[in-house]
Amino acid sequence: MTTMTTPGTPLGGRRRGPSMADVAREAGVSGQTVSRVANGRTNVDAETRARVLSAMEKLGYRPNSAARALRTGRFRSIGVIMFTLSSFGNMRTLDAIASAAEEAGYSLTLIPVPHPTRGEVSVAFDRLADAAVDGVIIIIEAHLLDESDVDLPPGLPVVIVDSTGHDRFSGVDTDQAHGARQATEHLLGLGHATVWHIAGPERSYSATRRRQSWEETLRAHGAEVHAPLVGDWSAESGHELGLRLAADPAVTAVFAANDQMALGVLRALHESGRAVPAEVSVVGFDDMEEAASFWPPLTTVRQFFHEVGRRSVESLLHEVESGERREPSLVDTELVVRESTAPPPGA
Amino acid sequence: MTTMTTPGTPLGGRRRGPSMADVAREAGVSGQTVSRVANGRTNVDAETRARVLSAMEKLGYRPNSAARALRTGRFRSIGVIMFTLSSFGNMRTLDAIASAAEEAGYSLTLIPVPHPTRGEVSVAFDRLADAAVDGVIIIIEAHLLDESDVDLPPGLPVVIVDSTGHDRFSGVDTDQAHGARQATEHLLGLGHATVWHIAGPERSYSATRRRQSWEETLRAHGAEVHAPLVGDWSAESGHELGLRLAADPAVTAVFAANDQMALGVLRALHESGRAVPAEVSVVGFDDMEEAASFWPPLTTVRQFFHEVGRRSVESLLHEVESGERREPSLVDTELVVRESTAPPPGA
DNA sequence: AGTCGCCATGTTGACGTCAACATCGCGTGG
DNA sequence: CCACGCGATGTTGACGTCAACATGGCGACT
Repeated sequence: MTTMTTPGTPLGGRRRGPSMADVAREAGVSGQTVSRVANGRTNVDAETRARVLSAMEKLGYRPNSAARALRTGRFRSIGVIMFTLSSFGNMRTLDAIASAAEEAGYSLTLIPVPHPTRGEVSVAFDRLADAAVDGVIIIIEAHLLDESDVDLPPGLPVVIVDSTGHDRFSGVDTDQAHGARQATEHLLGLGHATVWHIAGPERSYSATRRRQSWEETLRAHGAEVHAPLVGDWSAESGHELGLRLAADPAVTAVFAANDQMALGVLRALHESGRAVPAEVSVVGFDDMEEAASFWPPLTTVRQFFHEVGRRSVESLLHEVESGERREPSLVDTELVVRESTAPPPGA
Repeated sequence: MTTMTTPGTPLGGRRRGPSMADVAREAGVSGQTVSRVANGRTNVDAETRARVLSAMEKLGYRPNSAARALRTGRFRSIGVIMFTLSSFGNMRTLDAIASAAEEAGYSLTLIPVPHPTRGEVSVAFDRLADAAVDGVIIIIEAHLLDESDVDLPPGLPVVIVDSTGHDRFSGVDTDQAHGARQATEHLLGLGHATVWHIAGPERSYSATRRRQSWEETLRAHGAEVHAPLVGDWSAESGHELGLRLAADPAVTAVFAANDQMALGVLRALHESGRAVPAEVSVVGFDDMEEAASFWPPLTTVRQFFHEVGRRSVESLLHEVESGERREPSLVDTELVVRESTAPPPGA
């Protein structure tokens, strides 16, 4: 395998840019003064600063982040570990993380995990060890962390999103229980005798907490509890399960653990000729963009992904910079009532 | 502003890991030999290698990527510039880029652009200049590149995704024109006299090419061309525009430039009491996960985002490693026929 | 008037790695 | 029996930056 690289130039054909020394020479000052200007130190004479700045401009100087990182031990970068085929919610969270990181002057290093298996997660952590990050935000079900004998680089700050409280790390989570209660009570309040539930996969903590809270709410109101049907978050699974529910005339209210599955339920109900919301009411979870355009527009529990992302970065950077861990924090939810819910028939 | 940092330890409380020198001492060899083992060079005695390896293990040695990057001039990282609130398609592409990059041993640095304005894009490029990447993949409408006086670091390999051919860079794109033709001809082939179009925003090249191709196809078949309605990719805009179309009894076939807008059209049609597909047929573009669960399941043009991402990384790394630019490449599309299309009423 | 202290600036060295070159030992062929 | 070559390993220095310390000048206060 031959390359076109000349021995003297390590970069495949691309020469390195000018360094501090070049700028220093151009401006007639020492390298240290250039460093001070580049880092915005105050103890530089205004006139000198201007001269350095114009020298930088002229030469097109860019600080070398590798050298800086080597010297300071800081990378000014946050690692994010998440599943590859990520859900809509994760993407929104990632989005918010990106904005918050950028605002703080950090860049983002993505460390995808192709498959949510124990081994893959370990691999991701191995990659992480050699990655240039100051801290990590993990958006992965924490049970995988428990199972895998991952050893994160010791002392690396970690924040876990949307997972169970894990005593080794600090976390940020949506108040799943509250959201599920809002959904369930909305339906009960409309007059439905009880509420059926389509849950997310068992291994998901979010799914588990939504299911538990739904069940508790039902019991608290003395409503009958039917076994939840378990889907995999996909619209397709919601459709399958929805078909079963649609076949049972007793079903008048369904709470799906996310909007995608709710969409599948809606489709199943249409196919089975059961009117929504006249005969059956449906509530989702997430409030994805499209939910307002489902047919009928979906009543759902809104999550504030942006807030989750923002707080994650805040907690992480706090730990990176001060060494202190933040308390776990809970983000609220909000019920958004649209047109997929109504009182039960005959009410 | 006091920190807890001790003068001797640059990392806020977190000590650096062991270095090559430590491993070398432990294994009783020179640092260079450790380096050779770490980089998988062959000219190391098997027994020596084993000794070094176990010393690494024992000490928990991790190569310092900053030092390596400083020395070699390579970061083994790919930068991705994209809009913050990215579309479903971009996410899928990002996903594929992540997998491909990981496979090649590169990490991903995300450089989000909060708002698609000229200024913001420039800012992103500024950030990029000091970011530690070997090349960049840009997933942004290229017209912004033309407008903004961006100066990328000279010699930085760049690949542009889903945008017009830009002579300065190589690109990877989906064959938008072919996809739009497939959609239009499908509808025409069903017997519709013509096809109405809900286009994406004017500034989007993808939207423009889909619109042009739709128009050309119509003309090629001698069908009447009605002015396209222009949306903003959102389901909400599809709904608004769909309401107008629904009010016109002459409309029997609609081609929306993406699935979200198609979803809005579906809703508008339901609200207006026009049956799909009995009275009006609808085709989308993208084939997002949920499209199969719309009501009715949406006929749409599938894009292979994974392939787009894979090829982008391939082109970029080829340029990074060899210095040669790859030819632009086009990714195919596929028509997925579901239940939202049928012959026009009375056919 | 002398001393102290502060500000702007310069000098030195080390962060961890790896390329280039140097060295050493052993086997082979003349 | 010696020259030569090759493989394994060691030594040196430089990548670009910044912290720590050094220097030098000038004003303020005793």
